[in-house]
Amino acid sequence: MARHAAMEWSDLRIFLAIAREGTLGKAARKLGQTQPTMGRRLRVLEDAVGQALFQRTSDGFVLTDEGAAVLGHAERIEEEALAFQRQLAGREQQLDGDLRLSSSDWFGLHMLAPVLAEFKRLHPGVAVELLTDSRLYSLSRREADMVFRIAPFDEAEVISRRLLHVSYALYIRAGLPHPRAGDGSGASLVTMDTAFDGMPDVAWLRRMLPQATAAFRSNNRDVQASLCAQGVGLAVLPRPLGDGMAELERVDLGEEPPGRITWVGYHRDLRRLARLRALLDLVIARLAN
Amino acid sequence: MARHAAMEWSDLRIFLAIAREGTLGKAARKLGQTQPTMGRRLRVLEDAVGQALFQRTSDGFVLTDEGAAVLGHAERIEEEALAFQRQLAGREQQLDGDLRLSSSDWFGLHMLAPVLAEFKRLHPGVAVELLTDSRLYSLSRREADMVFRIAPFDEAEVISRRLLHVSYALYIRAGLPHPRAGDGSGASLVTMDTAFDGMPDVAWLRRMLPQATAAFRSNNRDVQASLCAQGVGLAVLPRPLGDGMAELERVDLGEEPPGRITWVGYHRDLRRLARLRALLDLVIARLAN
DNA sequence: CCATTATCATGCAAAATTGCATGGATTAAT
DNA sequence: ATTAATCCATGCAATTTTGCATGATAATGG
Repeated sequence: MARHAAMEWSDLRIFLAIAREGTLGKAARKLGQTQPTMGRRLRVLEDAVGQALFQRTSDGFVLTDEGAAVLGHAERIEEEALAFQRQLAGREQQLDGDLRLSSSDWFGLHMLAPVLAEFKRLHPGVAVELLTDSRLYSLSRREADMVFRIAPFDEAEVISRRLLHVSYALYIRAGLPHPRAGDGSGASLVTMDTAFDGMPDVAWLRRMLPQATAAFRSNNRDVQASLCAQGVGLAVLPRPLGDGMAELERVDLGEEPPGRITWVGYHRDLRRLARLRALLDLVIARLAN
Repeated sequence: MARHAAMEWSDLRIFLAIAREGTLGKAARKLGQTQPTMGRRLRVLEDAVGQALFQRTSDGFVLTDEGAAVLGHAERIEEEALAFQRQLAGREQQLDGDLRLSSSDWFGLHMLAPVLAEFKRLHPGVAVELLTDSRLYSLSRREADMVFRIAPFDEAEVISRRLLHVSYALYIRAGLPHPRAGDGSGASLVTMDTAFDGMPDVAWLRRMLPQATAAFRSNNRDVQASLCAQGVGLAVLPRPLGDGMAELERVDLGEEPPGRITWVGYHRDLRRLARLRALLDLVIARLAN
């Protein structure tokens, strides 16, 4: 029945990695193996199925028609394998192991960090890892176990929970003159980078201080706060961040900037994972409002 | 991110085999490996997922709750892996390789064998294997590439084709006295075994010769024919089988026994497999009516 | 145009995996 | 009760797989 040698399912993982990365070296790094191994395993796989899966072109490995035709199967296998692992991880009842979180930078630093410190005292066996990266980590691939962000999650397999409402305020370096609402001429602004121009607080600022000029942009709220504290300009910041900085002073323009709701999400399969549950409960007790 | 060591997808195949077979030894035989390897790979898998998948009971390995919970994932992975291989096999254009067929015993011997002999002369590179087993081989699992049987296939993924109508007749050892229709007292019968009592030719026989007694039963038409030829009793046989035996004589009761339609089926994914196509064309040319 | 930096293939030694043989433990049968 | 048959675990040797180092080739950039 087996035509040649039996196909190794593990080699499908290598097939997928090469298909995605395009070269043996990158695929090897992705899987924590070496380039010669990738090349050899791929050859074994191609022998087993009796067909070339990739074309060796001058710029890397590109799928042949045959390879492209079966890519979908390999992808579905990967999904099932990930689900297999997630579902088992979700049943772990011990309070130790790893826990990987993802949030925005300021939220991680000013909101999460104190809670995580307390959590570490309560459950020293859990190794918590917090990633304040702007890229989105996948809950499905288990790149993160718990994600904090300012929009609810729409994937069906993710459990999404409203955590808290965060108020924002306009700040300036203490002692500097405050601008007038509706004007803002002469004032300079520290704002999110252009990719975030559609955000409500940016619109509010433009409306309240139409004459102000953009002095500095950053995707990092802490960087914005720091520049604001050094007198570079006005900044709309989350109050948990701004109120805690002695060098900053709140500016009242008669109308509050819009607030935001922060959501927390985790994969359905992990809902009974004891250490995730424990952290979630603590986060809710300390932060929810 | 990886909790312990990364899970090997190939170990899922071992997990499946143990779940199905119940013991390491049987699972090993199924996969062409050894019992110690099965035990060791399973341990590695359980370490990787951090959970016991089987309970070691006195009568074999039985799934724990955790193992049962993820069995479905492993099964779907297997399906995708089989589809992966089938789809690639279906693209093979060379006229060599293996081809595995399945049919009933008499059909294989009297109808298929001559065609297969011719096919072998035309395409000596193809290794044909014919299984005349009563058990049903799975086209999905590729236990067989082409199946001949007397009912159409209902799975959506199987291409089913009406091959030919086979006439049946009542036979007796040449020279022995023929029974009379509607009676049959004193006559003895050679029929299919009891599992086949619902078949049309058995009903026909009971109606035409109600007084005859069942002398011998077998699930094998060739065995029936042989006993009939030795004078044990009357038998309803496919005419391609009965007419070719000199020791047999057709008995005319004024009404023909019901015939049957033979169907040929193969998996959609293999429809472009050159060697399958070639054999199918020859079979149709020689047998279809 | 040469230097640099990628890429993949291959020889070789180290490491990991496998199979074989065996032992112990349990169940079934005589 | 004793034999026979399974089944799993483990030590050990043989095989296989892997990683490292190197070389060959091609694209890239100064």
